[in-house]
Amino acid sequence: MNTVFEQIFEILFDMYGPQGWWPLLKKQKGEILCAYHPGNYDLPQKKIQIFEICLGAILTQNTSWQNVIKALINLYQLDSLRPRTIEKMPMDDLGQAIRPAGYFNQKAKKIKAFTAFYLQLNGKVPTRDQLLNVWGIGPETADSILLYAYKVASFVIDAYTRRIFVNIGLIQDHLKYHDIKKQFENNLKKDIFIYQEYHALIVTHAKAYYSKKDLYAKDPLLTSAKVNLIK
DNA sequence: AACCAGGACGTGA
DNA sequence: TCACGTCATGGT
Repeated sequence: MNTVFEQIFEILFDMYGPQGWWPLLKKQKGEILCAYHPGNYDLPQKKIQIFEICLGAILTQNTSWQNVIKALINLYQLDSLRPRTIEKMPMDDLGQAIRPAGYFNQKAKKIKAFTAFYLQLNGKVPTRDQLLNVWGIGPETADSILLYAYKVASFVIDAYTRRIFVNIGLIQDHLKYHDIKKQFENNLKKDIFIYQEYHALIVTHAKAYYSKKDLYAKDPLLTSAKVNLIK
């Protein structure tokens, strides 16, 4: 028997299809753009893409992805989407480059701190605790880095996840990050494909039904036969 | 013109 | 532990 969490995954996957996370910069006809890669689970390929995902995870903290893209492209244009360059980049320059992503003073510090940590890793896969000990990396950013940059099955919880699953009555509002994370992980197969797509699907679904309060009640998950059956 | 974005940290109680 | 203020740009 499938768990409710598995059933909701299938409903969302049927609704939206593969999401192709984490989006990566790519050159196309001399233009730099940021693209999803639905159905391709072999990314990131290069070490530089791992680093790019880590910076994106920091830059997108409480910030729309469109603003993050501008910051990433700025860094790329400056040939600064690389750890060695960022390491010796003046804080002011770094801050100006990532300015469109907001909180640019804090995020410049966070990126500096992460870059030092990343270089010291020397290519090894970081543990979750190691990531959490880096200034500026909290639980969601750590899990995003693990799941999308390093393909470690660590489920990502964000504000959307809480909003959706409280609304459909599957989690209580007072639960903290770790508790919600365990709810998902205890009810899902430990599978990179599922973890990656599930979080991405949650974000896509939330953008459609949870941007404004008056939309919450129109979430199709509320009227889904399968969900109501289990509840 | 408020309100919110794929959060995290510092502070005081 | 926990609620609350702060950080900041850009789109709706």
